[in-house]
Amino acid sequence: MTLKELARHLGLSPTTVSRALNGYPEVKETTRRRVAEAARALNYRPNTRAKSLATGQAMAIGHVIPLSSRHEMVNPIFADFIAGAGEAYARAGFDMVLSVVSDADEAQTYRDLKARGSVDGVIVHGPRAGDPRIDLLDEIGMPFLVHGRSTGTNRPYCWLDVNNRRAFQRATAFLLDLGHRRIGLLNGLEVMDFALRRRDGYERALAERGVPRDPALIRSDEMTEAYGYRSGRDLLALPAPPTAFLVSSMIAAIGLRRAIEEAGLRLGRDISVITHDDDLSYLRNGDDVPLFTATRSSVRDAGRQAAEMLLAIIAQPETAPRERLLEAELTVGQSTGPAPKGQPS
Amino acid sequence: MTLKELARHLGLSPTTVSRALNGYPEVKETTRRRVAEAARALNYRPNTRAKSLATGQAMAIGHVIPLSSRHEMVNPIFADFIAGAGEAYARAGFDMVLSVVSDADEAQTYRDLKARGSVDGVIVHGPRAGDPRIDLLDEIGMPFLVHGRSTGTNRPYCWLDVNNRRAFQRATAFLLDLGHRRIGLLNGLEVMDFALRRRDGYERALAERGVPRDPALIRSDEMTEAYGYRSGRDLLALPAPPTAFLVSSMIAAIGLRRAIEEAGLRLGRDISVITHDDDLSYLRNGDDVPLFTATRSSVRDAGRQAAEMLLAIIAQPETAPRERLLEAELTVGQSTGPAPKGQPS
DNA sequence: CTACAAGTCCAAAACGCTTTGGGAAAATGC
DNA sequence: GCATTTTCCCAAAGCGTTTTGGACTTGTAG
Repeated sequence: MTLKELARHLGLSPTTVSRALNGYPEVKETTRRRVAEAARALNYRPNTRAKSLATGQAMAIGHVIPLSSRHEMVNPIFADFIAGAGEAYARAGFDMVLSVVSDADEAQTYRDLKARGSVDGVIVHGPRAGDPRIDLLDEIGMPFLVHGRSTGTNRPYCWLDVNNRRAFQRATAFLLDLGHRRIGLLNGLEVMDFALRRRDGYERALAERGVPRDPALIRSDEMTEAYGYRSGRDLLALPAPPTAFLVSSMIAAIGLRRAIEEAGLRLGRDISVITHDDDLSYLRNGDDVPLFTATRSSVRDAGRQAAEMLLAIIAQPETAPRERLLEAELTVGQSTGPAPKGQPS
Repeated sequence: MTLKELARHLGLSPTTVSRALNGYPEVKETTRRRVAEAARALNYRPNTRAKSLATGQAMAIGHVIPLSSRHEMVNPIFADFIAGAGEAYARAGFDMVLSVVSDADEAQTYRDLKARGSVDGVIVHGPRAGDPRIDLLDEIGMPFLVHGRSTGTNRPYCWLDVNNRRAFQRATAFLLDLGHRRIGLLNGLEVMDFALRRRDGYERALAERGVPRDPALIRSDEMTEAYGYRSGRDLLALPAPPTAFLVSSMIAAIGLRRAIEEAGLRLGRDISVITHDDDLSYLRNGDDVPLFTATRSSVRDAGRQAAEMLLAIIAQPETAPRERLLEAELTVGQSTGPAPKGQPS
């Protein structure tokens, strides 16, 4: 069912039918209704390709999701982020096109997306410090929004981020208030900007209280269950083990819990743990009482908001808001408690 | 940079340039090289929309991923499945377009995809028994491949699936061999076809040995960590608790482990657990020795193969293979052991 | 040297839509 | 009742490709 066929069916010109369906004023109300009805009855949908060829709008947003080349791993938060973004796109009549791409090919992917005109804008995932993609996208004139931020980038760009520094600063302070002095940090990969900010928050909180930073207590890697387990096991085996941990993701925290229990220690009593919680749908932090004390920020919600911002930027590049900083809430669960007495300082 | 511009730049007609780039024979080898070089130099890429309008091929595959309406949850295996599929699409020059859609709108989404011509085919996720989507897609003439199967569908369709029945039958037999007689089953949602097959495998194995099936030991729900925990806690509190569990996903198994440890029991000694393991990148089943005894089948690999099959079906509808059954391997880890003595039969 | 087949290239139509530039009919102003 | 605006519709051009149907050149056979 094409426009032309529909038009012939109605005894009208394609022009009129097109205008009727797109809400232009120069068509009589009764014909508009007649057209709308016929369109519904015949299940007519304008061909996307033809439409965007004519309008120059792709009506699609690209998500280039980087594949960690080291571990061939795709970050589990993407599913939820994309679910959120998908909602916003669906409402606006946009498609979402995904490219899963290893770091090396990423620049070329953006270039292709632009040159082939397959999307109106992209969401940049997993930004690093001084991320070259921002310059690239600016250069080729592709509208974009960064999920996260990139320190060291001087030109302005649009972003939506969680206040990672503040979140980890507060979490660290919370542990310090409970009397903990040796606090392990199981951070994400520290090429990632969010991980750098979290580490900064952690170190600031320590510095504020004059607690010395011990590099032996800091780990950084991709946030898998195995990483949480291994790091926990290693740190707990130190001569002066930490009494508390700050962890960058629920998945890693679950691995850490395994290490803690395997060491015969009790979570929340012997060892305190605060994790960042992206509020993933399949990994809710407990039912009623949160299992882990956590800095929580729904990544699904972030996806929804990011998509809405990008759509607004594409629609009205001048007036749309260009930056948004979400605060994570610190929810107290069962995984934290006062530092055990008699610890070596 | 359009074809026309490139042609003018070269002093050729658009026809010739198009033919040169697409490998048609009626163009001199030297001009072909000249064109190819200029295209590379000027970073020319054919506009996807124009191309597919002209050819009638969308050069894109749709993935409609259902959003569980009850829990607003997106299954964590999608990320890995999509990563695998994305690889195959990238190689073939196809785009991947995603629609995240709640069950109610799914039929309309497929209709739209077809009517708007935005994809050449779709992958159907999360099939149920007698899934109406199969009839629908057949009816509207959209090529598709099902990830999983749908019992009770009489017309033939293309699918790729794991042998879930066999996997769970073997796993159950394995536990029976170890002397377990009360085996809990934490299944996925039993409207899903894969869950029905797993249950069938479980029950067949019990029947083969003449072990009576106890409905009190069977749970079925969306596979979250909380579900694993809750079910484990409840079943372990029964007057005659199970000595072993069969679990439908790593995430749920992790919740179960929490319940087991909280009950003061030891995984692999007091309680045996076998889980299905989708081999998710962020949730590897241990480093060297598998943590859980598991029926493993890489969902990422399934994504790759599914995509390749669908592409083949679109390219040569007659000759392409239309069905593929993957076997899960039963890998023995630390979570299983002989049934404790002195249990009530 | 002619006739015919390859070998190369091009102009124009087509894909399905939007949009520009009218044009006829109806409504309005005086 | 006539001029002018408004209302409603249409033909045709254009978006960037591919593809059809030649046309001109060159090579080859007789």
